[in-house]
Amino acid sequence: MPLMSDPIMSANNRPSPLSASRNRPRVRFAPSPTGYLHVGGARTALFNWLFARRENGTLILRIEDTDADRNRPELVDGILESMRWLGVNWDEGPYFQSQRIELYRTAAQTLLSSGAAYLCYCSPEKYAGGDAAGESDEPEEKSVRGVTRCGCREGKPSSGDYKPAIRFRVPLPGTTQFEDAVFGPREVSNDEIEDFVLLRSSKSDDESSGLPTYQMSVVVDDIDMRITHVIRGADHISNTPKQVLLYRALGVTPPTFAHVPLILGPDRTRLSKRHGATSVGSYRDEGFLPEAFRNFLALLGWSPGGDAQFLRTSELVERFSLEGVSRTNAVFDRAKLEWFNTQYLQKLPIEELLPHVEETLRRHELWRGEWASSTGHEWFARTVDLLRSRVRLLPDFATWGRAFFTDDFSYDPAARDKFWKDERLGELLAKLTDQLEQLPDWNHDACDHPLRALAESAGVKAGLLINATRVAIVGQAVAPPLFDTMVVIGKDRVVTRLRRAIAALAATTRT
RNA sequence: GGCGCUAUGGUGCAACGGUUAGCACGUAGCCCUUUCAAGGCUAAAAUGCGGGUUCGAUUCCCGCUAGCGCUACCA
Repeated sequence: MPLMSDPIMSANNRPSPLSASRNRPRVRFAPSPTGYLHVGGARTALFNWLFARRENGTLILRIEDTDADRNRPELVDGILESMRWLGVNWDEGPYFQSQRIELYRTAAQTLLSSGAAYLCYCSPEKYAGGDAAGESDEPEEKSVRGVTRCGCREGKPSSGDYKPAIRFRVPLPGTTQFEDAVFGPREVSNDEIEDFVLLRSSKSDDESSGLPTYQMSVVVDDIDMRITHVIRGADHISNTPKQVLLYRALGVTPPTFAHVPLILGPDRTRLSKRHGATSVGSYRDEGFLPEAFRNFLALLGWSPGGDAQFLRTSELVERFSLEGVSRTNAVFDRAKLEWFNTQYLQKLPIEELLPHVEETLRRHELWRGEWASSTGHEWFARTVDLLRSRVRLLPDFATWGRAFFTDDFSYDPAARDKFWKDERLGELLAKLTDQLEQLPDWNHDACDHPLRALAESAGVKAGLLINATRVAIVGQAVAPPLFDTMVVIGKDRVVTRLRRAIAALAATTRT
């Protein structure tokens, strides 16, 4: 891995003489550990991943941790974990920019010697305030465009107690252009681009002294890592000309840029905490299936062209292309995400769904090892299959579906109130229980017939008994069709539960 | 303030000069029905505004408006 190679040298080696790597794109995802992985970042990661897989390329993971103040190293693991959950696996890295500082300093020195950059002695406050350079005797130049240039650019440094910053000398006059794979050709006049900082200044004791800024570290790293396509959020599009200038100053042809639109909250402002859950981890915790989340995310700002939208990951990979990326910001629609989840819950081959359910049950301490055995597995699969169309989120298997996996459940008061009203119920259920107990066979119809016959002879609607029995054996008003439920739960347990319910029923009618 | 980007139903997308403007989510209703889902059917709902170009504009151009982004020694 060409980790610490000289950026200039590796740049000059392009295009690679190795034919094997000639048409293999190299892309990267470069989060900064200032928070969890949010859905915007996840979508960017996903697009990079889809592109890399589709084009048979390489995805590199790079941690952009050059901001000493906001950087929180303990967050890195969470980001990696979220990416793994999402199924976005990377081929190289993670690299940490904080461990590559020398590379940026070297590049900055190169730019300094070539005259492409200069030392700036202005304090950040003065520069920003338009009072650039020196003790106010240096005239700042604030152009009509609102771009500040200080005297340092012309080699009129004033000394101070600052270690100078290194600024890029934007070539004037001139224009900078680049081609964006999504937004098309872009061009900006250089006099609109300020002389941005490459390496930070500092007071003598400042930790951030000599640390690179974003513009510097991305470009140097993207060159060093031989990135061919920069796929990132559209919030970076305005900064791209600066980076293009840097590439040129470093003697390197810029990569292809592809800016993808932003993800907004329902109020059309940038998605943030106040919109509720924005971290990938929170969706995992809520019980979304990663593939459903991926499918949903992929369609935010990208379309395969036609009306298709239920696309499994392999299909996303097959169809992904930068051409399909939209230019308009997209609103994150949770309702649609939930719909995708229910779709996957229902349509996934059962064997793919089972591991997720197993994990959920383990987390709720409902998992039993016997379900891993071949006979137990068959029952488990059947039960999950029965429940799946009614489940919205994974934890529903353990909460709403609890009675299917353990005898330790209670009656939902609302269900009881609704379906245990008739006074004859105790008597009827007792009869039913006796009949069920006598059944030689235990299957859907064997359960169905005696119940309906009993209802008819008692002159009540079958629904009355059906609903009451459902509450008796699963404690809920909402459950799969009764006779399927009875089959899955098994004769002995059904009988036991019915007897328990009859007792409960008697207790309630007494009071 | 400056610079830029964007603009199809409430939401995500399709239609890349000619369609009754399509699909999906959501919403409403109906069907199915044993609760709740699922499923099926139906309905309401969109080309921001104003100018051009063209035989013909959702589509191309200009202006306006709105939203968003950038304008940091944050990324």
